[in-house]
Amino acid sequence: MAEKTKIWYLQNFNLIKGMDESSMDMMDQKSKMKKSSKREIIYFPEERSDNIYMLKEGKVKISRVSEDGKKMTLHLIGPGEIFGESAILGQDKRENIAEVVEDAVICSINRTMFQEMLTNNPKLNLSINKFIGVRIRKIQAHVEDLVFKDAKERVVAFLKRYAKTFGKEMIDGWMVRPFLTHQEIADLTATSRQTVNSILNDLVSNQDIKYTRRYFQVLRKDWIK
Amino acid sequence: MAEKTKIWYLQNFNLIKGMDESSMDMMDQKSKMKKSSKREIIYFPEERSDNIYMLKEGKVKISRVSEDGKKMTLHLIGPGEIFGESAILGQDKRENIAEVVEDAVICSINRTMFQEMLTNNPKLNLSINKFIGVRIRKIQAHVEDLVFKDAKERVVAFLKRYAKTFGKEMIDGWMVRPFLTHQEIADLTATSRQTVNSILNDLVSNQDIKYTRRYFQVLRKDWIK
DNA sequence: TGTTATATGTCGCAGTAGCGACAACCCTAT
DNA sequence: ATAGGGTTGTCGCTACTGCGACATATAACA
Repeated sequence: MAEKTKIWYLQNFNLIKGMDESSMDMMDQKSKMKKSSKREIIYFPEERSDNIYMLKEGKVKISRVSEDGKKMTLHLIGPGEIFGESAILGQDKRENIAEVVEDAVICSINRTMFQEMLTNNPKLNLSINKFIGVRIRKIQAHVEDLVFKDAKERVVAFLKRYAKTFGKEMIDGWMVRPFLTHQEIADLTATSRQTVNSILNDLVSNQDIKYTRRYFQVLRKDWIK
Repeated sequence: MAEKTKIWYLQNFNLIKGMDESSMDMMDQKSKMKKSSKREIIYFPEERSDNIYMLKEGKVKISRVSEDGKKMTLHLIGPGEIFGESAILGQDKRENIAEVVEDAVICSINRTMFQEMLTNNPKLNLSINKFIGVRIRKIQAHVEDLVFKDAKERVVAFLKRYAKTFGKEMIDGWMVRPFLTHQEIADLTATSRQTVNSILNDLVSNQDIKYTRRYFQVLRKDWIK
């Protein structure tokens, strides 16, 4: 891929804004860009945390499996976001699974390299801290949802976030494509497939949303606060 | 308080190990030490995140209240731990409540000051990142517990952690004092007071633990894995 | 186009745990 | 010592929701 294109991509990351030119060059030289298609696994639990990743296109799912095989999805990562940041947080081994759920373009940087850049780049450090702060707040919000909200509230809150984060805004609502399966939503909201199904259909008959396997649409702006 | 004592305290924090002498001096000069007694609030939600705190003695509870008044405790902070770290993670306002639950000695450092020290001190930065990593893993473990474990498993897991973290090891188990109220345990494990009560009494009749309002005792080493 | 796998829709049962109610108890303060 | 607030112990009801089962629909692929 042409260098020019790669740099353009890199500049889209807020993180990068704080960098000086030399780090920028280094980042450009040292990061590797790769296309990955659906279902590809970027890392597994127990694997060494050698890289930190930046997602340029597509979606990546960060999840975790319990001892008895139950699944839970922690985040859905979209374009412009970083993942695998545990590598720079003193964690030697992965605890989560990162799986591509929509064909992706991913840029990876070696942990040590990134560490070095951090050391020489106080501003980059600030940006990273901010990013980590956001990540922590998201996880805490997740805890809060699990404790305070019931199944329906959790699913609805997720759908709203999903539409706002990944959707295109339209005159009378939002449109996201493609949509997720009910099972995927269940894993994201700690509910069951059947519960998600019935909630979705409630929302449809209430004229709040509309969906097929290909798209998800929010029909009313006021539904999302 | 004598400077000597203060430094001794400060050196107990892993964080501080990575610091050079000048930062150490700065830290010593710029941090403020204060005694706080039970029920005192260190910060409220919506307050500006101006400081980062180090707990030297006592216990501090980090919690959050939902719109409809339900309480949830996020962490119990013990001696040697840092809290209020959102100040350096780009969060302007507090989202949690920090409340002293056992008479405490707390050291506070101004956010900007700390930021500056971070900038001049790559090693300190590394330590901070490690600490943040641990914090993230704890929150994620919290999520995992909520999703995968039922009420009893959550309470039991909490009690084990509580004994190991805050207790004195003994020939045949652990001893912690003082103990928490059932309501406090309920808030920590996202269960109800009554459920905690019945679980505790199950454990007592099973000879796993023993407790009064003053202490909590684990009777068998093999109970904690 | 037919075959197969995966996803969705629907029912009903059963278990977990929250919650109100109330009695008994303990600890502190005056 | 005694009153009173907070804490613990216990019961029973009820709601939420997970889960198995099975029918139907849709997509994928040969």
